[in-house]
Order: sequence, then C-alpha cells, then structure tokens
Amino acid sequence: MRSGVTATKLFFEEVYEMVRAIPAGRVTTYGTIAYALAAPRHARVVGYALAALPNYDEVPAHRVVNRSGILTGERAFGPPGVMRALLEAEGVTFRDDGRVDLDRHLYVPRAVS
DNA sequence: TCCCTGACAGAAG
DNA sequence: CCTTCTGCCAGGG
Repeated sequence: MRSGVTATKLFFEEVYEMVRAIPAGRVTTYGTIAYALAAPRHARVVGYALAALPNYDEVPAHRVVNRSGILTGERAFGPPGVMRALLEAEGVTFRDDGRVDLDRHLYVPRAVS
C-alpha cells in the first residue's frame, strides 16, 4: 500500500521502545535487540535506527554497543570518550582492552510476544 | 537510477 | 586472533 509509514519505520519505533527499556548501568547489543524483535539478520538496521535519532532525550542510545563490547556509536556523542563517560557514570565497567565488560553488564531485552 | 557508505554480526578460511 | 564475504536498509552524490 502507499502508506508513507514503511515497515522499516515501524521497526525503528520498536527499536526505540526496546532501548528505552534498558536499565541504567546495563548495556545491550544491536544483534540482541534485533533478535528480540524477531529479526536476527537486522542488527545493522538497529544501528541505522539509532543513528537516525535527532536527540537522545527519550532514548538512552549510549547503552547499545556491538557484540564485542566496542562503542561503535561513540562518534554520535561528540568528542571521543563522551559515550564511555556516560556509561561509567552509570556504573558500567570496562576491560583493559577498552571494551565494555559484557559478561558483567549485558542486559537481554524480553522478546516481543 | 546506480554506486557507495555506514552506530552489525555470523560464517568461512 | 585476523580477514573477507554476505545479508539488511536508508540516504547522499
């Protein structure tokens, strides 16, 4: 149908809702979110959805990192180190190699029913 | 309209 | 551990 609201746009909204559910001091990954939304192959689209955000007033996008614990979205938060500072302020710890300690802080969102 | 470039991730060598 | 390839989708030149 000719609706301007594409399936992808709806997917974006579901991503934002899921990110809003991530508690402070916890992080999750792009792939985990995609999996919870029954779209295992759309991890990249999740990243695209966050990159499209005009601001982070309602969506704590800094709590989303990649599968290895690397802060791949750091650039969107300004100068290097800002994203990490936001996480550390919430109690998230990092390993010596600079990656988030996922074993300790990974949050697994509830899958959609 | 084609081509390229990403806030990803899993498989294969 | 590393590299390359593939699937996914939107936006800019």
